[in-house]
Amino acid sequence: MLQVTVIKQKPDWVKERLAIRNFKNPELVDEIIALDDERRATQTAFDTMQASINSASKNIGQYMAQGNKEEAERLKASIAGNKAEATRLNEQLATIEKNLQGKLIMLPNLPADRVPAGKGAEDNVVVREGGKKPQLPENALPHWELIKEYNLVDFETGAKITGSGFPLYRGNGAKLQRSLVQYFLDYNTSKGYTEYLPPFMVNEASAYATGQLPDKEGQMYHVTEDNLYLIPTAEVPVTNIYRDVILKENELPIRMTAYSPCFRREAGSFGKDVRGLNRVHQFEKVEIIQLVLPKYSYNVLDEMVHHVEGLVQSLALPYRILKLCGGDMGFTSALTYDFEVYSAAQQRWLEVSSVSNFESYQTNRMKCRYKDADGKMQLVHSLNGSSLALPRIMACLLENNQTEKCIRIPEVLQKYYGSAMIM
RNA sequence: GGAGAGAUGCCAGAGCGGUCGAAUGGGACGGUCUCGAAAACCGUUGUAUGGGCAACUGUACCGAGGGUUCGAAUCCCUCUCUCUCCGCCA
Repeated sequence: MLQVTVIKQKPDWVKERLAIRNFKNPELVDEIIALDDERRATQTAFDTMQASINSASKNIGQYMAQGNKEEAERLKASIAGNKAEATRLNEQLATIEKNLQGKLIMLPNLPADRVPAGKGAEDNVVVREGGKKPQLPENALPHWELIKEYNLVDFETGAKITGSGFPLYRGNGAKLQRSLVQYFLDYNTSKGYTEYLPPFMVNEASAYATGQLPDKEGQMYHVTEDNLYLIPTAEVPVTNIYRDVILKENELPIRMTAYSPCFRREAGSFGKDVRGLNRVHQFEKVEIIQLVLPKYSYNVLDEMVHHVEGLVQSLALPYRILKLCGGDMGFTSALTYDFEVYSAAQQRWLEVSSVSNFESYQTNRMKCRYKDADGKMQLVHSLNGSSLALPRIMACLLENNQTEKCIRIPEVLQKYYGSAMIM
């Protein structure tokens, strides 16, 4: 979340930035400032009261030690009123703080300077395109047909076992998934990311720290019996490794990668946009996460974009990179680049990665800090990106590489898949 | 799931109603010494928040939340987690 000091120093600028992402209650900013003033005043009053009680208690102790009972009793009686007042002030303080916290977490991150204003996907800016769109024959099939033809994914049985949107990969389809996961992880670790295999459920504190709560409450699967959430991305457990951690400056940057299944309720979507593997409730993804010094975070963001770009290029897929406009960015992000690959048979772009700089938004919630050269506590910056989300990559690979009698496997993947084609 | 033990600072580990933000040891950092290093010795080694330009100072924090008390790391209750044993189990 945003730091109160920043909000208080530049309230107009904060509102201006929030407007870039179409935030609809800028009055929250003023409410937060007022509440913080109230908090300070109450804190001061409480501290004073408590100090008087503490010093009286000390004196009572001394009187007791001296055997001066009457004086001790007299003092006790004299601070009874202070005690009641201190209790009242303390409760008031707790209420104010809770209130303040509640409002603070409703503020999204501020878009970076270079974020274009805009309402939705149509206002995103194409940064660059790469790769070559294939010329497919007239009778080219969309991936949901190819999947049937080559017996790679069985949606019906997945629906029988669990429900719609839970694909059952089988045979070469399952193997292709495994090859992709392994290739992606190898690619990431070869560039200095440390591999993790995190828990696939997280507690409330973790979901809150990375910003899924309270913003995306209904989009996560919630295991109510144990009050745990199925992760929507490995970002959540992996970033939380560093919750409540104070780092040394020389421990940064921290570079992590993890494979995980991702669970998303995505209530209310249906239609042709969600056919086949385009949108599902459970999918596989490999994620990269970095914790870095603030002064480097935008360089690191560029580096991560290039990292993901290299991965997409290695798969020989046509792609484009978008800079998201304010209205389309995630709640916690300051700047996001999306990667889309071109699915030739569907003739549409599919999002396969989202690379974001969260600046100190997540780390402020998480309390992940480092000590700078002057010994002052500073918030670390966090970033993450998909490298990559599997189902749409698979959809694109199948569609773009189909031939009359087989589906060709990209060269980099062949040693993982163990063959040059799916027959 | 059953029985027991525990949770204290970067780590280990004392403290079991007042003078404890917390002994002691280790580590880390700075210094003296040295050509340099080791050893030895000296010093430093919280977090949050309030007030103050600052020096400094108030308050809170000994797993979390409640309670008893003038006063709680210390006593009571609830929860969470860890460890040991048993059961179950990939």
